[in-house]
Amino acid sequence: MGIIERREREKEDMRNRIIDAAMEMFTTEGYEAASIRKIADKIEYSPATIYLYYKDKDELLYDVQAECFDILVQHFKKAAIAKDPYERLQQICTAYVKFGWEHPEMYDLMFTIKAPMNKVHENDSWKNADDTFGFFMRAIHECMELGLLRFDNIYQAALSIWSFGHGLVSLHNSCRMTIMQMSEEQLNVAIINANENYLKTIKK
Amino acid sequence: MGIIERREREKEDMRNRIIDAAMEMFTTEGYEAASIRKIADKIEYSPATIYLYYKDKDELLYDVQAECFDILVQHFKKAAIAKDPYERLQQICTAYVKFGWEHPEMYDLMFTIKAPMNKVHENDSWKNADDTFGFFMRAIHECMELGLLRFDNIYQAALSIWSFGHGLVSLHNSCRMTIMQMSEEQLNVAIINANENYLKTIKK
Amino acid sequence: MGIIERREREKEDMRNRIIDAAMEMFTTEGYEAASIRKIADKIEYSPATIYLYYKDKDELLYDVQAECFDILVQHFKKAAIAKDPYERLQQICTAYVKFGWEHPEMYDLMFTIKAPMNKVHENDSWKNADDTFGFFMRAIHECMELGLLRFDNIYQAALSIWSFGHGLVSLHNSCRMTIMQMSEEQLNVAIINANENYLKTIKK
Amino acid sequence: MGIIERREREKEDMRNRIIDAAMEMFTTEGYEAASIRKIADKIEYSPATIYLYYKDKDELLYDVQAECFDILVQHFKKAAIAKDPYERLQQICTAYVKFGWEHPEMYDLMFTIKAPMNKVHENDSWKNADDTFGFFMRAIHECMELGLLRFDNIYQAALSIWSFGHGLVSLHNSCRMTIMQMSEEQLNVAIINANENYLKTIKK
DNA sequence: CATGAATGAGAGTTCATTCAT
DNA sequence: GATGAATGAACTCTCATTCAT
Repeated sequence: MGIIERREREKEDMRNRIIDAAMEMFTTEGYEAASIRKIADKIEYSPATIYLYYKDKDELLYDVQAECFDILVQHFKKAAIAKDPYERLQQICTAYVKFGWEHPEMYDLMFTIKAPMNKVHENDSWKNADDTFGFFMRAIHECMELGLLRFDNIYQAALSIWSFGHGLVSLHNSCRMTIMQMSEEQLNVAIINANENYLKTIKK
Repeated sequence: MGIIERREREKEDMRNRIIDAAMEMFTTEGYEAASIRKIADKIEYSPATIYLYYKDKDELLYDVQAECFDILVQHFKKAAIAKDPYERLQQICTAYVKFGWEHPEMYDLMFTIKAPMNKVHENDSWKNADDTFGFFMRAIHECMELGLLRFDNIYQAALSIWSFGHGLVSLHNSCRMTIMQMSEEQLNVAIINANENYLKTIKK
Repeated sequence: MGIIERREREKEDMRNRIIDAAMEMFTTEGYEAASIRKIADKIEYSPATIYLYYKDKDELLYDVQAECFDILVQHFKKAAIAKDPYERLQQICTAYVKFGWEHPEMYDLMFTIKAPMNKVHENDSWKNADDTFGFFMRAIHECMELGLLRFDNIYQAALSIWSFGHGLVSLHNSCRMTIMQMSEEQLNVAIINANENYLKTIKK
Repeated sequence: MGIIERREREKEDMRNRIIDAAMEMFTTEGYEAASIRKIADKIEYSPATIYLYYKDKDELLYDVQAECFDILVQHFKKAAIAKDPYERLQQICTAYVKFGWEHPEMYDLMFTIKAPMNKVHENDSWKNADDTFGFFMRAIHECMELGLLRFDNIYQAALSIWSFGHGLVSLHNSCRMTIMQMSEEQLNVAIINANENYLKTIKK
């Protein structure tokens, strides 16, 4: 039994090392640079070894994504300290936008790139996002229970609030806001304003 | 004169053929499949020929993107028929979301993928989007003049409305809404609702 | 008759423009960059036009080489001002080494690259070099007539002196003198010394 | 241990096969023909395989150059059998010129083409040439110690003697000696004479 | 005279992945 | 469990040259 457990632990360790290397690749050199070979090089294993732990690149990406969600949910928890549920929701949303702005590569992997979602199609469930999404949902739920939001149900609320935040981050990170002809500084302000303003708008 | 014009026309024709081939590649096989070679194959020309019309892949992508925007703005014009500015804005937003939903590959090229924006970085101006964005802005402007929207200025309004719509489309198309555990049908309804609801929310 | 002459002149003008463009390409961006297309671009003609004046790239290179020799012989004439034949020879040799050092791209085209010599193989005569070589030979001839050099005949002398100078320039420009572990400054001195010393050595 | 050694050997074998193929390409079809693809074809491997052994073309060229130097130094050793240092130097120089004449493609790779020197620029040291150059230097050193040469220091001597030999070979191989209007036979004689004569000239 | 249009051939390089050992 | 070796399939892009007009 001890042996099996140790084996399991070692296997987990190795997976973590792979994930960490992949993550570092992502965040420092960008998504494009994250080839299996380079990740393997970084941890000084052979590319073939990675395939002992992941059947293909998509599966690896999926686990890296999991790590990203862990980080995001921690940001949420750190930020969401207010007692008032509505304020807490505000804090979460602000943390979300800030995270997306500050970690564009991670954000892409979590919310834009298609590859890591292939695994989800097979399983029909996106485990990676469960905790983070759950945290977000609970915050909304509490607001709704106190009748603080102008929504009919919490899914409608979640869908809307998330979309708004994601829209801000995504358009910004993909440089589409160039069309607005603003400086980065102005954009920064505008986005924060938009976010704050939106949350006020949906308040009952 | 006739000769020059004909030449001009033929050149334009060729560019169109290239763009069409590239577009078809995109929409049928996805962004990844759109290599210069395959596009050239499709129109039965050599890859080198493409480089007579486009100095590199980014420039081609940029022109394909232009085509996409032409299509979108036409959708806008077809949809925005109401006399009331606010209603017209509603029609535009609905058209936007519908377009994004129905043409995910085009949508990606326009609003997600980074490559075609390289040309924008050089020029510091995103010509492709000007008309479409202008159309959108005018609609908002008219609403604002009549004091129909709860925004301080039109840029704040545009940023917000666009982000909301983009968030909906983008999260849906990138399969991130799986987390909601809804069927496609339910999602469809929820998104339409969210959109309508949002527009009501921002109405003064 | 006037017409034919004018045509001839115009043709010559065009060739000169081509040559000048090619030369500029060479000397500013290096041999690699000198493609027919880029040369054509520079004078704002089509690549096909160049083929009206030159049957292939080698022929063009040959004419560019001619231009280089014109320049070199002018350097010779400017340098070779001493009355004493031996001193004059010294001046020529020094000018040669200096020219090679200062215009490595031209020098390569004249004395290293094989392409422009293909035309010579056909004709069995290297017209381009005639004047320059003639100038060099006359200087040697005058020395030999006065019995100033330790050689049996002028060809032997020319072969030797030229080889020595070319060796210095060629090894330097192709970075082979790295093996000497000297700084550029030291090398400069060493090469000048070697050259001077050699010329003293062959003096009777 | 045996396994590791065998692996090491096999790896070495493979590198040798690649080098040999590259070398053959050079010597039979010229420098231009030596593309990674063709080399791979020749040994019936995929181009990608080459990149397992060499990170880029320059590195491969560098190793091929090493092989060439191995051959040259062997020629030196075979030739330099005289007891008298000066005679030995003569033998080396003659061997050098003969080698250059008989293996023009190898010679180019060693002393003319720029590509393989890129690696040298990175490292600031031209390992390939060390042995050969060292052999040459020792011969000069021994001459100098006995006061046999008319040079102030051995670097000046090496620079000069090498340049002279290189000039002869290089001008000949690049067909520049056409200007002399001699037959190959005559040239052969003239070059040998020039070489012998030069060595006499520098003798004290 | 000049060229616009086109191309075949080819370059170096990278990738995800497999499999015998 | 780990890997060394290998690869097929791509990729973008450049070149000298031709030919109908």
